[in-house]
Amino acid sequence: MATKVLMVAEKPSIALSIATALSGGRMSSRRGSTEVHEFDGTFLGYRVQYKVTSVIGHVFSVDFPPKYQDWAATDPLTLFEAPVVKSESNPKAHIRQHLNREARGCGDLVLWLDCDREGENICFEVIECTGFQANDGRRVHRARFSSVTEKDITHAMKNLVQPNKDESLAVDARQEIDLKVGVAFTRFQTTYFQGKYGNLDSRVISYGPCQTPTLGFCVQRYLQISTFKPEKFWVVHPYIIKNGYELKLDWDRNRLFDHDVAEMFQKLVVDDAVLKVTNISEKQDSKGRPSGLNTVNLLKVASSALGFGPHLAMQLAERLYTQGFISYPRTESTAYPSSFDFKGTLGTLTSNPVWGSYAQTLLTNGYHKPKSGTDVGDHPPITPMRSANEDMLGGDAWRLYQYVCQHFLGTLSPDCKYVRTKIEFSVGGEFFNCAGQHVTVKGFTAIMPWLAVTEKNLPQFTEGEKIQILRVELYEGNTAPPDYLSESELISLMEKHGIGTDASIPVHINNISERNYVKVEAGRKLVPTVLGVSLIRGYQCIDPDLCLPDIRSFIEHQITLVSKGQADHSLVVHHVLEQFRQKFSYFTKQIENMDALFEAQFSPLSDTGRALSKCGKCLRYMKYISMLPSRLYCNTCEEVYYVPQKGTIKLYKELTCPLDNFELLLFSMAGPDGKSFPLCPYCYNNPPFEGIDALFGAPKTGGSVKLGKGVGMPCFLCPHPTCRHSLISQGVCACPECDGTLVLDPVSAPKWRLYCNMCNCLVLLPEGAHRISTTKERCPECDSTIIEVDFNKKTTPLKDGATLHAGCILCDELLHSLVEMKHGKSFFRRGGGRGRGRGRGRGRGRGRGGRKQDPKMSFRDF
DNA sequence: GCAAGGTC
Repeated sequence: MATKVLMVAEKPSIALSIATALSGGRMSSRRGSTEVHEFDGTFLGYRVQYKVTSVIGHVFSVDFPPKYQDWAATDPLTLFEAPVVKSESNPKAHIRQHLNREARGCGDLVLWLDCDREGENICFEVIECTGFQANDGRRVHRARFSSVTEKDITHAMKNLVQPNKDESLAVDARQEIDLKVGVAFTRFQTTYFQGKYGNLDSRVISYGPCQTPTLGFCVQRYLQISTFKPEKFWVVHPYIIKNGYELKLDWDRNRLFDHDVAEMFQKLVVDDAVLKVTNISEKQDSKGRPSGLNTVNLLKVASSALGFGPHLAMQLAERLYTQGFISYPRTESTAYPSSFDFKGTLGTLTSNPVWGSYAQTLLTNGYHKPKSGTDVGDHPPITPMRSANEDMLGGDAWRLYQYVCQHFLGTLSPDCKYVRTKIEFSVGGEFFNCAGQHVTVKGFTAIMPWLAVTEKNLPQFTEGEKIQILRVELYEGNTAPPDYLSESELISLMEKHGIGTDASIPVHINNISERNYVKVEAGRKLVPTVLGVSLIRGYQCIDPDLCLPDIRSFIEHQITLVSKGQADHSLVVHHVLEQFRQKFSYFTKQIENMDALFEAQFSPLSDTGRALSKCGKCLRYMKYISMLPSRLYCNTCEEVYYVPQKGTIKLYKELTCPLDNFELLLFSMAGPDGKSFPLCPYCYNNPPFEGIDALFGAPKTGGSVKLGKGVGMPCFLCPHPTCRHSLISQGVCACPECDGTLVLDPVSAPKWRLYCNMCNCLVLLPEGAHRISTTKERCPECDSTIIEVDFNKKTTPLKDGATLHAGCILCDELLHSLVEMKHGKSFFRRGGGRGRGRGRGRGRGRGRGGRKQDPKMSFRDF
């Protein structure tokens, strides 16, 4: 029996290319979570059956365990030491199951993930899914390839290696560091500032080692502009007439900042009045053709020339790629692989109505060898793959495609050559010049006309020639601040400082814009908002490291030690996190310095919103802040209560929550037929039971509780009718022990229990209980309220039907009657407290302590 | 609700 070999690529398209190359196109394909291609061949000298499939990027992503997901109950400082768990990034795709299934019966696994750190990490994700790591005789191989060409693929197959665990561990390290640092700072800032201000205009005040330095660049430029003080300067410009043309000459001193001195020079020139040509020089110059197009350059041109933001540009590029018009759009490389088929690609472009003839000329007259560029070994530069016209692609995609084609043709065209002429003059002891340029070879600028060298012709001069000056201008100008940072400049800065990757740069820029830290204005300039500026200025005065680009390079540098096997993964993670933990601790201690900036810009919650409902603690009205995130604020207790987002909220029948006396609210989801649900603002933020999200209004005493499908009120969190939370019944009883209010805890259904809001006791109801209610009777022994329990006729054999059993849980005598009838033991059992005190007024994000170390120290290498 | 990185 032929053994089976499973090969796994990073994405379906690469799996297809590999299978096609190795089978010569003779394979069968079937659908799975991702497509599987099968064919027969030889592997290490044996006849085998190949199966080629793929993941879709990372299989897993890292997060905190559920225990740490509750913002209010988790001190962000503890996140630095918290465990992290990996779970499937996209559970619906069932990649893990898919790989596990396909790996069955395979003796060899060949990993065809991209050859970078992330790819190496995905290798080990795949190994885990397939269960190949065990020493069971099955072998794991790593294919190393720099392009998905037949040549590279067959070469990689003949030179299989082992996956590199160190590189993968470096990625694990980065994931854990990014998660812990980002989430800790984000939660702290968000709760702190949203608990104080009502008009921050951002649902979450996020922090991240990539997004924050990205914002830092924008704010840095903003601060340069806002602190800029214009200065006056003066320039002497003599004018002459030569061959009928008026010429303005440039001053060798460029400009002077002293008016009197500049005026003195002007006078010297005016007094002399005759210019002498001192030198004429001609220089051949050239402008180099571009090298291959990578993602970052595509994004820069898209933003600056086409007006597309990086996010849109990538969406368009993605579509062009999946439709087969261009090659893979996420690449760092600007060098074409040696095997690149230039003739073939030029050939496909010759049919194009716009640049077909240009491509044809390159084919006929011979194209130029492209500039070397850099080969990062990921994917080839972005090139056209198929000819297209505007009708096929539609406006925006067409413009992007057009650029990809023009750039490609540009890389195969000659350099642009031109001659620069410089004429130098002297007059009154001062020196002036004028320069002209004349293009001799248009080269690539013929197909990329926006890069053309502008022609500037000069009249003929001869050395030693004397010319009468027409007039001498003393130009007065003002120094001007730089403009706001353009998106294209920002991309360059991010690339230069190693912030983000070709795929994530658009995401970071999109993030700071969605969080309302910057606004994109005309010409795709990024103008920071008051919020963005306050944040960065805040970091700058507490700990500038937090918003400097070095924070990313520091992390990168540390994990590179892991990837090279020079340092232990867990020691490095611990070392880096410890430094960030100290920084976090110091930041929380110093937050008032940042807050001083916020105070000057934003309105306190007490000044925001309208009175809506009463607080259960102070019984005064709380304010409803409709701006996202919508919440209630109690001015007296200085507490914030979040409410569900994206809907309207109003008072609910002036009922109060039996647990905490907060007035109940009616939340209506957005949309014409949005459902409405009552909720208690306190319970929503402080769930009274584990696993239960909120409780609903009911009469306080004397009511009855119907179990099961009673007078159900749906849960606002999950309005689905089958949700068990929807079984929450209307009605509560008095607690037999203390006369507090008993509330039904639906989570325990079908074994219902009651919970008392006063004495924290739990009352377990007997199995089969159908309805309970309080009676007006008091227990003769202990004076507690007597509860009546109805049993469902189907589950109780009692002949008398419902309402047969009454008992006091405190009094053995009466309980006994129940015990004997049902189980021979007590139905009512006091559960006692739940161990999680119902402490009111737990502050959100306040009182976090810190250590005394100075976090402003620069990061220490491992 | 939170990071950054893959990919669709």
